[in-house]
Amino acid sequence: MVRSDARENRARILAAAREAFAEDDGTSMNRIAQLAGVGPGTLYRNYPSREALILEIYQEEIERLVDAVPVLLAESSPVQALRRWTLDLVAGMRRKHAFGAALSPDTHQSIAARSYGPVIAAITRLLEAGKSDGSIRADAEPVDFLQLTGALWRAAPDRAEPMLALILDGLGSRPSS
Amino acid sequence: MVRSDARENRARILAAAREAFAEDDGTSMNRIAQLAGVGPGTLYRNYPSREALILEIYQEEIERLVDAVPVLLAESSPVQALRRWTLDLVAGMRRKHAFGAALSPDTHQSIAARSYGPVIAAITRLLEAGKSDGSIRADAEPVDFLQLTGALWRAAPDRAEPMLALILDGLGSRPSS
DNA sequence: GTCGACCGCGGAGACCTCTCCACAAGATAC
DNA sequence: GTATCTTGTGGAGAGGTCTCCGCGGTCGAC
Repeated sequence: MVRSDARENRARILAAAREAFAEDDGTSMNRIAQLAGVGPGTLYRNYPSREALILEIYQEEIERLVDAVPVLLAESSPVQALRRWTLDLVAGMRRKHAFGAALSPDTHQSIAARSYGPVIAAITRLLEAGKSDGSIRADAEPVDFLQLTGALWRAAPDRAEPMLALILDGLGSRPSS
Repeated sequence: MVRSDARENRARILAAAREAFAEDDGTSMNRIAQLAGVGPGTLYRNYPSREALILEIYQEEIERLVDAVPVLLAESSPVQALRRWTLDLVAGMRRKHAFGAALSPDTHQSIAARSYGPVIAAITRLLEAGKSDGSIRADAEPVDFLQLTGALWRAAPDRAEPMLALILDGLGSRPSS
């Protein structure tokens, strides 16, 4: 049985976090706990790390992104779709810096199943589309691609597009070594 | 005039930091200050951030890397040289995690002139070699390449090589969009 | 030597992340 | 309604980063 006050607390934390992150992307966990009127212990029991909390908050953003895939694939060639999708993802990461950080480093395997999984699935679908019409090399790996995406996000804004172009060219050519 | 005790302190800090980082890559700044027998204030006045300190420590590593460039270029084709050099860099970053972190994110422009500059110069030289014999596209940007390198470092060890291969293929192909 | 002027010191302290556990407050059984 | 069991609480605290500033040690002038 889930205790009723527990569920309530969780909701309050989420609300507080949403508000806090909206006005300052770098809010401290402390502050969120305080805003939510709970102790740090409670905050951390619900979300064992800052990333976990952030990913929960940006869940909708992720769903939006994932849902866009079929549309893009219907409208453009696989490579174009991948380009547009990736630029969208990077823009999202950039808009909310915390989101980029959470989706990038080592968060992976462990916590992020709910967000990381779908994102990888989306990339997989895009890559598959390209593989089956031959416009993307067969050995392309979704996880690698996401990792490279992290570099785009970290780079200066005006470099994201050229860097992505380079990566896409790399994905297009047949393996050389 | 530089006060004598100041210079001495700086030396002690560096020695302590080298030792501390050697035995634990994640040592706290606190601990280093303590080891060096100075207050945190002094530590931070000399090295305004953790990255600054790390870059100072791994200066030799960087020099080694930079010096290897001409040798590699003499031995192999530009693309091969670039591949070997980059794998070496990534290995270094991985060996000393802190080093990778310091060379990657936003540290750039500001602090890292002494380390960042030479690394970019090395990459520039490698890319130029490839551009002049036509094996690397003319619009390749050293800074972009270093950024992508960060992704290699963050990725799982066994993915670095395939990812690099993909990037190199991208660098080889002529711009498509 | 002696004496200011001033540079650099280092610790106190503000604020952070994250853990641990004595205790309080729901849920359940009767 | 009461007793009991269980789940979750929240704050104290360990350890971190980084800043600020009163005070003491150094250096150049004499």
